[in-house]
Amino acid sequence: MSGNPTQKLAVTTADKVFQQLQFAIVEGDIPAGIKISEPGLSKQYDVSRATLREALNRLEKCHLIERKPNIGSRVVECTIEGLLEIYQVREALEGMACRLAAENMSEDEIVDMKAMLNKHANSQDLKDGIAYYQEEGDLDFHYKVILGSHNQQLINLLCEQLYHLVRMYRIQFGMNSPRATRAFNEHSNILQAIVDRDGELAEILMRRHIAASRKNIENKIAAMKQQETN
Amino acid sequence: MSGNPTQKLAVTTADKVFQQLQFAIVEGDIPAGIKISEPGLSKQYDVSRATLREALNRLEKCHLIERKPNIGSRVVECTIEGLLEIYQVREALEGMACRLAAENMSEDEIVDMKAMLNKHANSQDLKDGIAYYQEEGDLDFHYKVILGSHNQQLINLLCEQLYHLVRMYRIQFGMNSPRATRAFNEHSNILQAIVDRDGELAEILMRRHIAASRKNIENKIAAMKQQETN
DNA sequence: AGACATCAAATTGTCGACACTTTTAAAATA
DNA sequence: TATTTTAAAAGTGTCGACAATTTGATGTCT
Repeated sequence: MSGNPTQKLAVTTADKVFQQLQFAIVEGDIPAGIKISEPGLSKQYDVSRATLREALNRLEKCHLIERKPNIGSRVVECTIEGLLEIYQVREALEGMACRLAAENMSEDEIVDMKAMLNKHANSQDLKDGIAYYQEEGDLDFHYKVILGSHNQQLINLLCEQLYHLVRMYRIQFGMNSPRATRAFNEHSNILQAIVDRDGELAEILMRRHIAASRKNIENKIAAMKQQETN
Repeated sequence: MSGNPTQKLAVTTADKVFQQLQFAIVEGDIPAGIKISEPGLSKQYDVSRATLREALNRLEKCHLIERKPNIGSRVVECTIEGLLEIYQVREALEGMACRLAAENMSEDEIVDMKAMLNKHANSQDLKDGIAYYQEEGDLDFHYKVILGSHNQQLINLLCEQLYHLVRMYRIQFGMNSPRATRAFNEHSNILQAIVDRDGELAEILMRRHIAASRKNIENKIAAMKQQETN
């Protein structure tokens, strides 16, 4: 279960508090939509308010909290509209990333991706239904494609800003990647386009892959709503 | 010369310092690549270091400075690679924004865009060579398309984060939009696709429009390099 | 009862000071 | 002279306290 490949190791205390808060928000230990109390949290984590505010600034950078001047901070809400917006952005950015990966990836990076997909294929044969691993495997694949774009702006936007939100939505909406084998096949086709250095096709396939994932989640949510009314 | 439509009015002093620093960096008054001295700037703007650091955090959010722990902040460098990266991100995001604008824009917003293009056409007849106005006009057009997407994530990423960098590159590389009439025609075609509610075409046209702009800049830079060697 | 004004409590914004790290410049050694 | 050591200077990270603003409660008036 390898994590975010661009995550810097925390050298300052504000870093550590940021990482702990980030985890707590993504996992829902700090509930979505709740008001954040600076005095409260600074006592809870035993740091000064200045340090806590530094951590809050980083949370704001990856859109996990929202700040209003003289009012304070709130954890973002997880709405269906918000989910749709994120997936539209992902479709655009990761599509471009995938096109650039096909153009720019080194041979070593491609070998690495092939090895990863093989590992996924095997562990998938072993235990088909373990969603947790598949979840991490899906993220690993997307991370490698993004890094393969060799575009620092894209890498920063996706890995350091957007993906915490993506994980938050997946966890809080209980989306345990219910389309494992299908996603695996789509990953394989995308990698093939990269191997062929076909940027145009790689972008199209990645966009469809993300759009399919979005529709899958939307259907699941629709089903949940249906069940609520019964 | 209307500015960034999502710029919040500065209520706190950190806001004001942030806006002044932002302007100074974009215009090059604070040179690209330079080290930022917190004690120096806090004295210069007559605020405490805490307030200045709050402003620095916002500059970092829109990628105008880069911070390293225990080292300090630097204004970003303007490199040709960086310019290419930004335009690749723009092509992806604004392409998607334009698709969504075609799908989601209200009739009022479309009327507004038509009026703006008419104004541009007239003032363009009046004085064809004034690059400054054309520059603002170009930004206005792109802003309206982005806002028309009705996607808050896209709006935030483009208007609040990326566009300061775009302006910085344009100004510091001396790109005074040398393809005024051509850009105007491309804007017209994009608007027509939006009017027709043809999201797919709108996205393609916007991507080509941005790609053309990028190539134009790359050619100009290549010409500059050519001249240097002579 | 409900709307409005007033005041106290809590919260955020800002400040100056101290601790720790990095940079520099000088001194010492080979 | 060149390299390493050492110490001082400067810079960043963190802290606690105060000022300004918002929030909540209380009391008053219609």
